[in-house]
Amino acid sequence: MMVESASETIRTTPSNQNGVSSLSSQSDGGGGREGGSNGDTNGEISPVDLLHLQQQQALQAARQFLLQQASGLNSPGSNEVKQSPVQVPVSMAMMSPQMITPQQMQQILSPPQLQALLQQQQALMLQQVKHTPILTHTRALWTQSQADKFRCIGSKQLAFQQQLIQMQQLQQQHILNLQRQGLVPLQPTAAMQSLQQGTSTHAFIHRTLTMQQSVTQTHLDKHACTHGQNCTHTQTHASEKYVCITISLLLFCVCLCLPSHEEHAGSHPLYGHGECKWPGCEALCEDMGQFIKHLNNEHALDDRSTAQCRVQMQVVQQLEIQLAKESERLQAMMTHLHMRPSEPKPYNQPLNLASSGSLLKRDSDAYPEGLPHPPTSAATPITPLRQGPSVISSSSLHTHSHSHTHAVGPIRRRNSDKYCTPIASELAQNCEFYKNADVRPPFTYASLIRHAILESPDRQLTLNEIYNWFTRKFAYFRRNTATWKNAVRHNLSLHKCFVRVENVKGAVWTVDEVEYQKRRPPKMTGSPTLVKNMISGLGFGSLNASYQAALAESSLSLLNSPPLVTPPSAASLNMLHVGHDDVSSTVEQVNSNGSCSPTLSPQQYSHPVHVKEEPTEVEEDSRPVSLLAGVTHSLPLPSDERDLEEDLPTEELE
DNA sequence: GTGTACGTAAACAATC
DNA sequence: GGATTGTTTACGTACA
Repeated sequence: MMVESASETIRTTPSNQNGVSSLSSQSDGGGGREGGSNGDTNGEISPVDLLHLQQQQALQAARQFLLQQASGLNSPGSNEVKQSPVQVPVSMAMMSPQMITPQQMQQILSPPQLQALLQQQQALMLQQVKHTPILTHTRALWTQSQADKFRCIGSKQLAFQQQLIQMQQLQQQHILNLQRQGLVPLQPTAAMQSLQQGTSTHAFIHRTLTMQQSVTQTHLDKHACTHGQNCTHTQTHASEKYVCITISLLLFCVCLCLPSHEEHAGSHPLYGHGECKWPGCEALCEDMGQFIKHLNNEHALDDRSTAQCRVQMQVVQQLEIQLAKESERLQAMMTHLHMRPSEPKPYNQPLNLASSGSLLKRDSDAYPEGLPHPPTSAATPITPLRQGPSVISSSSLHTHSHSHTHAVGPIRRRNSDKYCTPIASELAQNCEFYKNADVRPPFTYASLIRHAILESPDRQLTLNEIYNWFTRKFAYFRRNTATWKNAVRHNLSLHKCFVRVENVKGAVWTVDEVEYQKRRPPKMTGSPTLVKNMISGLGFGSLNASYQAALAESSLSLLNSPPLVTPPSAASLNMLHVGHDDVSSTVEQVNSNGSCSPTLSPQQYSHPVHVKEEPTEVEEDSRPVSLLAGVTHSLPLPSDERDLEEDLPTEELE
């Protein structure tokens, strides 16, 4: 009955201004009459019990409605429900019915939905209670004398406020009675607090409902404990009146509040920046009203929306799984690095936290001063960690060991870039990591650009393609685009190793290997003895940067020979290849690891090896990458190692 | 202390 | 006219 009154309120047109005054009188008088008559006439079932049951039925009906809507079933016996384009969020419908609270319902359901819900509920309840004289009588009272006055409410908000005031008064009075009788604690209830503090209507509804449930339960408990012993009429009447009004008010509040999405203007999770955030939609909506209309029209409950919602759920699920895994990995890494337990960062923050374009200084954030910096030699693991980027544990830490006292400014990663980390193997082994994690790759822009170009089939890329490669390969480069794109352009222009070639489809960038090798700073020349000592004395995992540089610069040709590098020791090979940010240095390992990097045969990468004394002139049509000239090597290669040499990276022949 | 490499920011012009 | 591309300069930092 109260449901009906509320639903009738919804169906009314807002033209009748009489509804304002009639509402308060109606609620007060009708509810009072209801409570009184109920308490006087019902001998077996307490009105409180009945109303409690009614409320539960209402909630159950709402839940059932949601489920039916979600499953595409029309509500039986409700033409209006069938006619109205009811849209129920699938996620809502997928929830366990027990999880749906009235607050959630009134927040999630759109006005048509709630209207249909209430009507369905009304029909259901009428069926269930039509043989109850009290309810029938009350319903008759309600429908005959007041329903017409509700049809047109001119000012819902004003009526609602009056209703609230009245409700507050009744509530306070009722609670005082209950407190005097020891039925409820003396501290103010949440509902009263919300009333007094003027909290939101939604919170009020929820709290009121909760409180009403509690009070009703208290009555029921008391009723059960006393085994039918009479309660005082005062208590009974007040409680029943309160409960009746509460239910009617609740439904009224829900009805009134639902259309007022203005309260949530701009805060709808699917609406932002003037457009619909529904996956794949991005429809422009000027305001919330238009958005709601769009939402109901375009994203109603159908197969498509359901599928999209399920997809989104799976996305969220996957992200949560990924988040858990990454978090676990981070913890393991920090544990391994003896990082303080308090250091882990919140989930929702990227690993690197710098806000501005200073990319590299984020490493210092990732490794605060509390972190014991590993020594630059023995303790630094060189082998890329399978669980994460090797650069995090080695190069960055190494760099940080020199720069951790500087709070700002980019951290140079010369060692990591050129000596410690082979970019190809690093990217190969941590391809997915860099794709998903907001971690800056520990390579210079130049090396990354070079890698991108050499990775391309034609070894030439347009600027935009380079951009795309960055964003495709690294999650880090999906933001601060202006900064790193500027850096890319800057590097392309600055370094002579990048050659701009006019192509039929525009300008493309290629790599001049000669120039690229030239730009590398002179490093210590290796010697067989040094290499031998390093291999035998230090072990693969303990090569420091200098040794790695030496290896890279001078002696990798020896180390790279098949007897020393066998497939099971691919990681060791990486270690031996340290000192390269060179794509070609470890492409074999890249491919053998089955990484996501494009498969480039060693021949592709190393074919320039054959051209040892080629002039450095850069032809217009030639690919500068094929130019490798003037490279001297301190270790003369035996003639029979030429085949081996062909498999070597270009840098290894320096 | 100096030179080099690197990253970042910015201005500017040419081109799309 | 705005966006993109390309060049150049300047500055600060890290490192050898």
